[in-house]
Formats: sequence, structure tokens, C-alpha cells
Amino acid sequence: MTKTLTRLDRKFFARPTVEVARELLAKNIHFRDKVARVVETEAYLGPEDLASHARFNSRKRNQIMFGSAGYVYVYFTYGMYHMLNIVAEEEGQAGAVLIRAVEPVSNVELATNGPGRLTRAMGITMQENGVDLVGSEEFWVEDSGSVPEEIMETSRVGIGYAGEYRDKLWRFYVKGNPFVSRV
DNA sequence: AGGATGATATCC
DNA sequence: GATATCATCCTC
Repeated sequence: MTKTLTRLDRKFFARPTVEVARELLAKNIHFRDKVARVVETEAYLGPEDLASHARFNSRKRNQIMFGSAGYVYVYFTYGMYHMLNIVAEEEGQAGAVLIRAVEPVSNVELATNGPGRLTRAMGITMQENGVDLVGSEEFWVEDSGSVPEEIMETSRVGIGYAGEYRDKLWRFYVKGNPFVSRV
């Protein structure tokens, strides 16, 4: 009997972004030889969400957010950090989930308690922008069957400019997990 | 509290 | 073309 990895399929990602963000907790991200368990996420919606990159409508950088679910959206910010996002929603509807923190499972040595840190620890760069997590040989998400202990919902980090969307409870993390980026 | 360090949005 | 801003992290 071969080992059975339950890779998340297109249907998992092609749902409302907030739902996908919550359910990505406790899933395992595989990138090449590295494996890490998601412990913190944030949902970024379409043009109406004043905190989302999609608020500028479809541009060169963010067009992936308007495309098919299950694709990787990586962007570079503050001159040093890569941010890992996974596209959600049906085709043509913008939305993506920012992975803010993961817990090392295999071959991950550096700190992973923050969006800039986890990409550095796993070696994720702009090279991965546009990769299809449903079809790639070296980048995918696995449903290990484990369930998050207790899920916390708070407002998102670093988006104080977003008006009424500042207070949306679209940040999710595993309560008490030591790898969450902050309380 | 402030600096790093580059891409992008939004002005002139 | 210039400048302000950034879904951050590190050092002081």
C-alpha cells in the first residue's frame, strides 16, 4: 500500500475566501522537501475590501487574485519580504488567503512565525508566483486529517488604513499555538 | 521608535 | 519622473 496524500483540490479553494482562510488552518503546505502546518491566515477579498490588493482592480501584480482558485500569489514588499497567498473564490471573483504563520513539520529550520519569516524559512520567492497548487509537482497543500484545536478570529494585521474593513474579523489562528505571529 | 530597501500607486 | 506608501522584520 502506497502512502496516501490527500491533496486539496480545486473545489476546496474555489469557495468564499473567508471560508477557505479558516479551513486552511492545520493543513500541511509542501514545498519541495519542506513541510509545514498552517497555524495563521488572513482573508483578503475583492475590490470592495479596502485592505486587499484587489482594491485597485486587476493590475499586473494582482491579476492572479482574479483568476482560478488554488494558484499561488507571491508578492515582494518592504524591499525584503515575500508574502505567500493562495487564490480563492470562483474564477473571475477576486480573493486570496495570506499565510501568516506555519509550524515546521519537516526540513524547516528557520523561524516561521510571521509572513515574511515563513517564506524565508521555506525558500518561497517570486519564482513561485503563479504556481498551481492543484497541479504542481513540488508545491501543494495536503489535508493531513488533523483538526485545529481551537480557532481564534481577530482583525487583520497592518491594514489600519482600510476604513470600515479594518475591523473585519478575517484573521484566523490556532489558539495557543507558539508559532502564531503575535497575540 | 526608527531603519532597511525595492516595487507600486498616485500624484504632478 | 518624483514621491509616499507598504498584508514586515530587526535593532536600538
